[in-house]
Parts: sequence; C-alpha cells; structure tokens
Amino acid sequence: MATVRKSKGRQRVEMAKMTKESNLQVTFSKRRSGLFKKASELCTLCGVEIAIVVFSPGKKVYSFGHPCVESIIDRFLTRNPLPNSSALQLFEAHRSANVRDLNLQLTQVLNQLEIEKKRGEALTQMKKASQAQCWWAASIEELSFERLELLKVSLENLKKNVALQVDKLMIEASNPATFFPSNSVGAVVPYDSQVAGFGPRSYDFGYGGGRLF
Amino acid sequence: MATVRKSKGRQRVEMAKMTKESNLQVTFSKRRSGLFKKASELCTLCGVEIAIVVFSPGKKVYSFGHPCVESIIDRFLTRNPLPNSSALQLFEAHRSANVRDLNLQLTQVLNQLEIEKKRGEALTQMKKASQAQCWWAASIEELSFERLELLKVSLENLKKNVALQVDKLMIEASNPATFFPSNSVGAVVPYDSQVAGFGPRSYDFGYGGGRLF
DNA sequence: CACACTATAATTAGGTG
DNA sequence: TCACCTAATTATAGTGT
Repeated sequence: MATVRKSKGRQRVEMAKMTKESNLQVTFSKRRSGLFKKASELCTLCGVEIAIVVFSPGKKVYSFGHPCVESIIDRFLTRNPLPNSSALQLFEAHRSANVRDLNLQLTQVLNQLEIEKKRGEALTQMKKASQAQCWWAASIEELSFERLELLKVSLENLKKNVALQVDKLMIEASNPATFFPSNSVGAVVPYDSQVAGFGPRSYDFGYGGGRLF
Repeated sequence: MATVRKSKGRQRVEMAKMTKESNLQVTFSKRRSGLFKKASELCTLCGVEIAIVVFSPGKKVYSFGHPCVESIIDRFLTRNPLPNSSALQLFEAHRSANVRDLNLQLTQVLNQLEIEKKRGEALTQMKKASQAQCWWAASIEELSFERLELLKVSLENLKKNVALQVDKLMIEASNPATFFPSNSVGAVVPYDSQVAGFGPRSYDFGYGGGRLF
C-alpha cells in the first residue's frame, strides 16, 4: 500500500546564525534544555560540579548549576579573579574620592606643620638675639623645632604610605598573578582547597525520569 | 558471510555515579567535550553568549565561554552579586592590614603631638614664672601651643576619616541591593543594558570544520 | 503563533583496541 | 589520549490541532 511520507525527518542544518527568528527561538529553547540536560547527566554520572550561564538572544539569563551557580562562580573567581569585576569598579569608583580626601587632609596638616616650622625658625632667630636673657627658652625651643621636623617626616611617610597601600590594592586587584588566557576553553591546574559550607542541592529540572536518561 | 561483531556498540548506562574510576575519567572527558561542542553550536546557531565552568572529579577546572567566560560571569554577577565574592574576600584580606598600618602611623604621630603639647604646657608654666623677663617669648609660645592643638584635632579628624571611608566601602561591598535567590536553574528578568567593550572572540576549539557540524 | 507528535537524519558516546 | 564500530540519543522538518 502507498503509505504517504508523513515527514522528511531531521534535516541537516547549516552551522551558522539562523536567519528565521521563529526557528531561532525554538531551536534556542530546545538546544538550551538539551545542553542543561547534558550538564545534569555529567553531574550525576561523574559527580562533578558545573555551572552554565546563557544570555539568550532576547537578553534573558538562563542558568544551570550544581550544586548552584554561585558557589561555582565563586570558586572559579578565586582562581581567576576578574580584572574588571564589579567589585573592582566599585572600588575604583570610590578610590579617587577617598584618596583625594585623605591626601587633601594630609596636605593641610603638612601645611600647618610647615607654618609651625617657620615660626620655630623665627623664634630661633629671636632666641639668638637675646640668648643671654632667656637661656631656658633656648633649649626648649630647639627641641620643639627638632620635634616638629620629626613630625613632618612622620606625616610625609604616612602620606606616602596611604598612596602605596592604595596602589598595592589596585595592582593586586587589576593584575591577578594567574589570569586565565583568553582562549575560552581549557583546563587549569588542580587545586586542593575545598570551599566548605555549600551543601548539595538538587539540580534535577525535569529530566529525572527513568526512560529519558 | 559471517562478519564478526567488532563491538557491542553503545550500551545503555545507568544514570548514576559511575563506579569504575577509569570509565569515569573517559566518560567525563567525552561528555565534557560533547557539552562544550553543544554550547559552541548554540552560540553560532543562535548568537547567544554562554559560559560553562566545570570542576572535574580531579578538581581541575574546565571552562568554555563565548565571547569569554569572564565577561559573562561579570554580567551575571552584575545582576546577581555574590555576597561572599572573592573580590570581597580579597578586599577583606587586605583591609585589616592596610587600616592597621595606617592607624598605627596615625597613632604614632598623635603620640608625638601629645608629647609636644606636654612640652608646650611645661613651657607655658615656666613662661608664667618668668613672664616679666621674657615677654616676647610668651606670645610666640602661646601661639605655638594653640597651633599644636589645631594639629592634633586635624590628625584626629584624619584618623576618623580613614576609618569612615573604609567602613563605607565595606558596607557597600557586603550589602548588595539585589541578591539572587538560590534556585539553580531558571530564567531571569530581561535586561537592556549592554556591557560595552567586550569584542567578540573566537570560541572555536576544534569543531569548526564543515562536516563536523 | 504555540504546542504535540512523528519519522528520520544527524549526532553522541559506550566498548574495544 | 585516539580511532573505530555501533547503538542510543537528539534535533528538526513536517504535519496536525
């Protein structure tokens, strides 16, 4: 009997950006769930931890994670800190304001000290002019003057230290020792420190049935 | 003709943690590359952005990303900030050391000032005891003393400001406005702000050939 | 347009060497 | 790790609702 062909079956598809928007949507949906299912299977089968984040054409986020996306991203970032992470941006945003303020204050204090020093010098001059009369003041003023010099040096060191510490933070944050090279796929050296406190969570999302696997 | 069976072919496999370590390794490797290939195809086919991070049983990291893992994690984190992100830990790690150093220096400078003030007071006492004899020194010492007081106040404000600025940074870093709930799979609300500056990168890792796709 | 179903091509992955 | 052989699994065109 002449059975009518009900379908041409699966056709080959060009591996290029799909042109038809409607097809693209459905293909994305299907392949995404296929991908997540594969990931889920990899988890159960091999007992690994995995996180997937997808930004859809419609700019929606879809994510899969076992035990959860956050813990894996956290562990990943611990080894490959983001040079442009939001934390860094946050830090950068405040850095200039903070350092400017602190430096301004330090500069003002240093200026006050400078004035003080000038006053001390003037005093020294006057002291010389009347040394006989006020011998007791001489030694005290001398000491005072020297102490002001010490203070100034301390403050200058402090100011340098502020800049230094901030620079150190910035360098460490923006120039991680081991930055993952920009090939998007690859294995990285083993590590042995386990992040404690992340209990296992379910990652089953509908493919748990017997036949499907 | 009696052709000998060369293989039993692909067998069904229980969807549970594989027991044999050797098989597990091989299966992990195969399925991982399969997963990455699927992800790659999803990228080209649908023009989406995707990141995958896997921690193998041997604690190695494998990652796939288009355009690159970092940019996608960054975008994900911008919407779902980690409360205990490594950036925060990094910051926390340095905070105590930096602030301790700065506070120590400030305290030392303040101590020097305190000594200076005491010396000034002693001078004032001596001045009173011989006011008639050294009238010129009196006004100068008075001023010096007052100026030292001003210096001390300035430094105290500076110290307060250091602590304040650091606290502000810490609060903003540790108290993100929107924390992502811990469901491991799901779509999230659309967003419309594109992160600029991430040029496309190749995500082809060996599956680029024509026939393979 | 969105699904559900089907048939079938295409792809994936287990077992073996 | 690779290749090969094969079976299991998956994606998709086509069709219907």
